[in-house]
Amino acid sequence: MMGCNEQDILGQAFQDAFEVLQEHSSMHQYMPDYKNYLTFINHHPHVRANANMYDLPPLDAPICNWRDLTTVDAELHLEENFHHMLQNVPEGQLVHAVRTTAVQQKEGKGRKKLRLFEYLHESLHDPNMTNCIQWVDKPNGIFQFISKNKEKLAELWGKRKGNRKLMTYQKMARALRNYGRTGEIMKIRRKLTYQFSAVILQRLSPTHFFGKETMCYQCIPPGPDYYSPDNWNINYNFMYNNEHDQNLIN
DNA sequence: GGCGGAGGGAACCTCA
DNA sequence: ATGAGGTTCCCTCCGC
Repeated sequence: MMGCNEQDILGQAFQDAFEVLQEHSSMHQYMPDYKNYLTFINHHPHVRANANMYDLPPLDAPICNWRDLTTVDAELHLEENFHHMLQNVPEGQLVHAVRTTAVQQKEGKGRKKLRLFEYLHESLHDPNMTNCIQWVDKPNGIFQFISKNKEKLAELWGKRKGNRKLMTYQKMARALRNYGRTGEIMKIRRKLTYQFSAVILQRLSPTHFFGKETMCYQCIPPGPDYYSPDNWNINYNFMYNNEHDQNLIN
């Protein structure tokens, strides 16, 4: 059996995700009365039985952060109907529902704090933030701050973190430059433009929660060369060439 | 020269 | 106490 915390956290994530599903009328036929994920779990013992296969934490260990939560979520793809349902949900809504829960959980006591790249990714899926931050090349994780409102985004980030002082774009950009060292986010040679690493992008994508890609990722973690400069050069060259082409078009 | 953006060193803070 | 993940301050460089 799962630990109580796992049930609570995963249950809440499910509930939120399901509320999104309920808004999607086509989903009703599949799960008309899904009020508690435990019902689902109880009727699908094979999902629980496969916990070790995906390198899950010990069953009695509490889920402490959102990465663990996503790991547990990864089991769900075993349920084909559920998987298909989720694929029909608009990405932004699903991301928001599941992530909001994860964020709420992890911002509580004993949870990891929201990280900047998570916040940025969240903002990129928030229709209200399109005047602050936008995708440039979504499949490749390239995004850009809007010059006019970048300070507003930074300010909101600072408030979200509960900083003492006002967060500015300059300070936020400093944090982003630190991501460059870890390879989580790289600066693109273009004004106010950055790129999520493939790993981060995959981790933050909805398919990481429920898709088959999740299985591959969980079973075969990326090697150290995943972060290698060579890899970044490939990405960068791809992007840069695209950008060059784009400029030629414009 | 002014300005906005970028890059980075260093000290500091908060939290798990 | 320690390390991670920023935060804050400050300075320099660069291109427009």
